[in-house]
Amino acid sequence: MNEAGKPRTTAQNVADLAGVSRSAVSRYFNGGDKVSKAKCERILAAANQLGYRPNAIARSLTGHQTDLVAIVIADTESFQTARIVRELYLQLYDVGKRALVIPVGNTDGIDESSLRALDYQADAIVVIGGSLSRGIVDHLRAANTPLFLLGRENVDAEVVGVCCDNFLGAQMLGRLLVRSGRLRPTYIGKAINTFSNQNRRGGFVSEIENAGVKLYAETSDATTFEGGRSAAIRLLGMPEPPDAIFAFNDTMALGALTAVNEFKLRVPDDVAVVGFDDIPMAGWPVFQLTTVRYDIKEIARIIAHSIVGRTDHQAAENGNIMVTPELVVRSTAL
Amino acid sequence: MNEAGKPRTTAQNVADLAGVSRSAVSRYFNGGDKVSKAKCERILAAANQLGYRPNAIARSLTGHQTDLVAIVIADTESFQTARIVRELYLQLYDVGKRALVIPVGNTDGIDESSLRALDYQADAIVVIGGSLSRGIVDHLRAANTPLFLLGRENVDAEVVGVCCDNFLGAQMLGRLLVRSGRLRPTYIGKAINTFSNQNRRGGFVSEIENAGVKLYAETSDATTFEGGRSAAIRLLGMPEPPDAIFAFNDTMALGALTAVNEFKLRVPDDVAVVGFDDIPMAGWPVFQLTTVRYDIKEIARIIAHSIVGRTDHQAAENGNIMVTPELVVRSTAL
DNA sequence: ACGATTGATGAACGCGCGTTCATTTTTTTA
DNA sequence: TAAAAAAATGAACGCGCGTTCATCAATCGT
Repeated sequence: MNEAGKPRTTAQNVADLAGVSRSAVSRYFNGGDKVSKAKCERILAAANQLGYRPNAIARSLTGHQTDLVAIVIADTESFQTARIVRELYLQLYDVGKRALVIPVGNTDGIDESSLRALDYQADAIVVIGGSLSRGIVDHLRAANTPLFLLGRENVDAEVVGVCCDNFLGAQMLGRLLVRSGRLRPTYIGKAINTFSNQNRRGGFVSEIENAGVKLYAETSDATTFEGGRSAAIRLLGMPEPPDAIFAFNDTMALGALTAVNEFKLRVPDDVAVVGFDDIPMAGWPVFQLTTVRYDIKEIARIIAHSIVGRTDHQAAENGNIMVTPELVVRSTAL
Repeated sequence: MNEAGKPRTTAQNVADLAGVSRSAVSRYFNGGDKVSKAKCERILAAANQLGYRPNAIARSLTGHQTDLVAIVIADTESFQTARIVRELYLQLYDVGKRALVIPVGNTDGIDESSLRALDYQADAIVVIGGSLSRGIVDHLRAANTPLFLLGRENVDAEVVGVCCDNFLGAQMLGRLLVRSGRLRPTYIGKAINTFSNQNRRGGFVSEIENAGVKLYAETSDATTFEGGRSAAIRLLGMPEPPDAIFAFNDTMALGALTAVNEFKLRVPDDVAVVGFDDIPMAGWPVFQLTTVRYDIKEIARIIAHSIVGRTDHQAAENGNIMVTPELVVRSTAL
């Protein structure tokens, strides 16, 4: 964009105006040590007059620290992803890092997007909702760039997996349902069987089977409101409809809840509906969705602090960070 | 992060391995002109073996193009903001730019955040939901950095304002309401009277007054679901309640809709409810909110293309970009 | 009053890259 | 086959900065 543009004001300009060496200006902006009071004032005055700001790009060239953290987003559509991204860039900002957002395009895969992050010498890379191939992980390690996989357990000793305990959360929901006497619980999953889908389904099934109840039916669909709705319609259309539906996430659960209403079935009397994530809409009066919450702000905080080396949490003990979920009982399942 | 880390592989490493000069490597990665076939192959082989990727940071130092575009987010809470941010980083990615997300912190103001964007030599800055002080605008112009104000009209010849025609959209809603015979229309606004709030209220009032109907009452609150709900409760608690509610945005409108239901009033018979933005939830069966839509993907596309110089749209004709909104009639107002 | 210690100062280097420029090699033309 | 044009090549420079290092002035101790 700097086509015919005047160059930005540089430290040399400040030095010239203040009548000192560029070295002095540089020192002034890095602690001010070894610079006499008199010079400091003249430098400050000159810098203000010229509106000088150190060039972070040039600085990072020697400093080996860009203060950039790449956020590679595989699932850009998900509402929960958007929430997490927000928490991340907020927390990163607070620890002095800047978020470089890199979506996984249709053409580029997740590996390619991660490499683009490396091009900018990101201090760390956070991948949301996806995994990297072995080769890229090696590449990142060679470049000495910490890698966080959000929503995945670590598959590699070099990467830090960060997620909530999906298995446990799903168990909580399963227990709630069987305790209230549900005998035909069903599951609505993701179309592609990701790590989180496996664990949520797994925890749910394991818990209800412990109580002697078998998964009555299951189906999968897009992780959207419409996906959840149409999946629920399939389940509710069975000769003997289910008396409980656990959807992979809240967005799908709200869609399922809508389908239940369309079938003129009472919630939770005829059929209970539960989800996962506790997105804001789940708490809205019209829905009052029973779900599982995990602290996304805490997750973002752990990652941000871990990146700057402040590991006050016992983060990455075994290379993994696991957040404990919490059951949120509302009125769609008691 | 590169504490005890091996340095990343550089063009010099590739050159050494391939037995050519570093200049040749550089040329190879920039078009491959002026490099013989034989050398090309050896360079490619060496680069692959070492996993070399050009350092975008160093490249930008001379090239005067970082390919970074800063997105300064003033209102991080808004759902619509999150949607716009998503469209932006997607469109930016497609034109070869990377999104540097900079929230406006509690401590730092919007000016300070914008300056941080400048530190990274961003090719352009997009500010969402806020305005910059005169001094900063001058600063940006001096640095030759294009500035887009999303959701604002341009207050300055140097900045490009990008927004939907709030006034027109609100007029559409006003017309719809008076045509259906509403006589006590009300407005729920933002607590702080921003540009968009002025125009939405203004367009609405102007249209209904043209039809001989006065604004019956108005109040304001936080631009959240709860804010909309409590604001509506105040309006509905009047001795003679309103027969129509226009909320600043959909999130508030859905809160208002909830309040109306809590008052056991019928929608739209007793009271109509309309919003603005057409967020996904507005279309959900339980709500069926009548609202106004504008194409956020188109907005993002215009900005992205404008940044790379492909101004196929008549963007920035008078320095402004205005998108035409569209009435979406559902069941909360017919 | 004089050597020794401390503090301030600016020239010089390197970060990784794109690009210019003079030099060398290859190809083309007469 | 010799001369002219074209292509290829690597050394050198600059981008803006942090940092080292040798130099020089000021303060200290005795």
